[in-house]
Amino acid sequence: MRDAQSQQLPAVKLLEWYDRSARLMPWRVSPADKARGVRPDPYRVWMSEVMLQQTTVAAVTAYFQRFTARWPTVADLAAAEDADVMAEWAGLGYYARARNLLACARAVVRDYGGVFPDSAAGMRALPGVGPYTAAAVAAICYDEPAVVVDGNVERVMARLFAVQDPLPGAKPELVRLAGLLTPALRPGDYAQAVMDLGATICSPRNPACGICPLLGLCAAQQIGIAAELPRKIAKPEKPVRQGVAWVATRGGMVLLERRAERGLLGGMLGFPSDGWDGSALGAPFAAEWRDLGAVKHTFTHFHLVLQVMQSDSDANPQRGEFMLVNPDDLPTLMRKAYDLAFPDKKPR
DNA sequence: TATGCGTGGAC
DNA sequence: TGTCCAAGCAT
Repeated sequence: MRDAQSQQLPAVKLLEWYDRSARLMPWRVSPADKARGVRPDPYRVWMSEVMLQQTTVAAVTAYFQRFTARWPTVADLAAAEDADVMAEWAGLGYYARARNLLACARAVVRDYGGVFPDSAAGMRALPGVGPYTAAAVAAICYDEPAVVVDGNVERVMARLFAVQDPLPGAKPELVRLAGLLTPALRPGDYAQAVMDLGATICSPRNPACGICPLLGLCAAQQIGIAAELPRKIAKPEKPVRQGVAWVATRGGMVLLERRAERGLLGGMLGFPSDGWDGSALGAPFAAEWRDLGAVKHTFTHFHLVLQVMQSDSDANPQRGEFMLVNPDDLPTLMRKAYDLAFPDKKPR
């Protein structure tokens, strides 16, 4: 087997390509600054990596700018109110990340004097930091040759070595191959190069093999199956759930409740609702509820049709609290219900 | 190892 | 319209 020892050529080609075409992102240090000895800020790199978990660069950028403007250091973030962080995260999804982000910032301040651990092993012990994020921060910030494996790396390795076994079973083999390619020099730039390649040229559909820096080295391209890899086990189809949301208005206020820390939209504000998330509590008070129609929303594992009921009664609610809310602070599902009740307000 | 957990964009 | 998919982690 040719891959019995480390392979240097792909990393060389990828770094050459990265030096030509690296994309500017607000959490990256420009090549010019790096030449002057500027190091990436672990706080910013960590935050970007958490936001980028299962989320595109396009979706993350504005959130990253707002978070770092409002909380410029890990100590600032650690001192933030939970509700402010959850509100700022609203719309980005996977809300456990926001809770872990805050828990991690507080752990860094409390246990490490406000300085992030300078190794992948140290990072890995922090809340919300898994194998990928720990390796990425260590490689980018500390030049540790950690093996960085995300969805992009899996795809690039599967194609480069024509791995035909389907995911997730093929994962250990793809990690092994990624380890063979990881260079001792510039491991952070290398990791970002592979991910940039996966996000642009070596894309899931219609990979641009003709302009790929690894053209000629790629086994899948040579046998004409690059676009078919990586193979994946078929996912079960999503069931449809139904529910009701109760939008009670009073003056400019709406009735909201803080959702449970764990589970769907955990820790976020939402309208009292039932029938779709395990709850079945009924209306927050007896009143004449107007049927505003339904909103549709799709979560990771089910479709939701949520009937929206609205009332202006001044009855005493048994759940929730009337609040003035910025609709941008609501998770998208709840924002959809809000927009049905207040069609005049501008969408974000 | 399998499942739960958001959202918006591409096709 | 529907389906797939993204720089994963916790349990």
